Amino acid sequence: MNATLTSLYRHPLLTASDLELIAAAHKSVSLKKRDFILKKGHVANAYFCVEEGMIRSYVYDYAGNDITTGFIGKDELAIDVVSLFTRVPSEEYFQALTDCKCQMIDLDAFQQLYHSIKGLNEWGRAWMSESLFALKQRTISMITDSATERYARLEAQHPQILQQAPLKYIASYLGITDSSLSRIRKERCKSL
Amino acid sequence: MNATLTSLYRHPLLTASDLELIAAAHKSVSLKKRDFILKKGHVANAYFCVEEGMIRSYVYDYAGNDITTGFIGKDELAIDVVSLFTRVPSEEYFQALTDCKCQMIDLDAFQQLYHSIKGLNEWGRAWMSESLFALKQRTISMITDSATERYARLEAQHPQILQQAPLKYIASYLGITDSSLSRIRKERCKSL
DNA sequence: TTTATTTCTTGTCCTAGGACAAGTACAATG
DNA sequence: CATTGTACTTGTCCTAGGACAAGAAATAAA
Repeated sequence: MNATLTSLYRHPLLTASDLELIAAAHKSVSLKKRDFILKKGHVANAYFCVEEGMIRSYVYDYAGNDITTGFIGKDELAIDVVSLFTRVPSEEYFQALTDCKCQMIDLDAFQQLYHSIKGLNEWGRAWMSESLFALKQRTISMITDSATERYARLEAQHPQILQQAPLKYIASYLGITDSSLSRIRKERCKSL
Repeated sequence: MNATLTSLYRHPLLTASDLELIAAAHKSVSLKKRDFILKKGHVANAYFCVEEGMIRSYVYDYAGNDITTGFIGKDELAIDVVSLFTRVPSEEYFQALTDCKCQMIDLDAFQQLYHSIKGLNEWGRAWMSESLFALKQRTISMITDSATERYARLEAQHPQILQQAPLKYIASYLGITDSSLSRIRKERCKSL
């Protein structure tokens, strides 16, 4: 049984046989570094469960700066919920930051699962509310914490990101310039 | 038929008779200014549809500062999704900013509706993905926009907030101090 | 009315982090 | 091999917005 899917779809209402159905509905896909799984302006028609590698989501701000909105690593879901389920064009780009292995499922297959597996909608609700929660935490952190604190937090909570992503993307994710991040890291070293 | 509920539960899969069932499951409640509908540490067991007035959600940061996380106005939902559906203590406070009239529904009643009305889960998914989207926009705005721009955006998009909320709450919502907000508003006036 | 309490403004001074530009160190590609 | 990027660091100088403190002005409470 696929470990990534088992981890991602872990939920009290999903049985082992549900998991098999779920796994059967996913397709294994490989992505090469820089491949896009979704671009701004297109309507999403699938989502991706990351088994290996990392995907980055980003937007351009009014001044044309590339702003990283998220990093999706192992055992996480790369998805634009709004675009996929309400069939509107995405506002974001989703691009492989490294070569990746993913389990992909398209909307049709998902809808079928959704109707045949009772617990899946509870699972979906749980997943979304966790995402909402995580995003809320991030927003609060952007307001109340200094850049140094935000960096420390990221380092503590998501060390894999620091290993896989170039600093400039991490900088924009933290809401600072890459120069500032560089200086913050220099300070961090001194204090060790 | 209650206008707030009609507006809130508007969805292609919800029929007029669904709406009647939904409305019947809600209870009308009045809140007085400063009443709490949820406090940090408590598990939510209902949510509130605002008909009149405004509710504010907030947290305290590490330094004890009161940080506004959201304003919920007319025809919007005051809810801690995570707490309500996953039965964990809330991280936030939800307090009436003004006297309010609300339609309230508790978890039990909601679950019953949820199982008896087919379209309700699609509605919920749509609602959540919209919330996720709005929050994402806010996070990006915190990163890419200046305080002045964030204020201008709030003024354009949610003028009711400016009318109903004290500036200090708006300031913390925008991620600045009330002094700064005051100065921003002064500048704004000059340029008119 | 008088006294508090909260809301908002304003002043002075200071700092985190931006803008821009130059320099180093690897990788990738012809 | 030379070359063109891409990633990262560092320097100088500058500005948005914070900290703190002291008024006004408006609400509420006594």
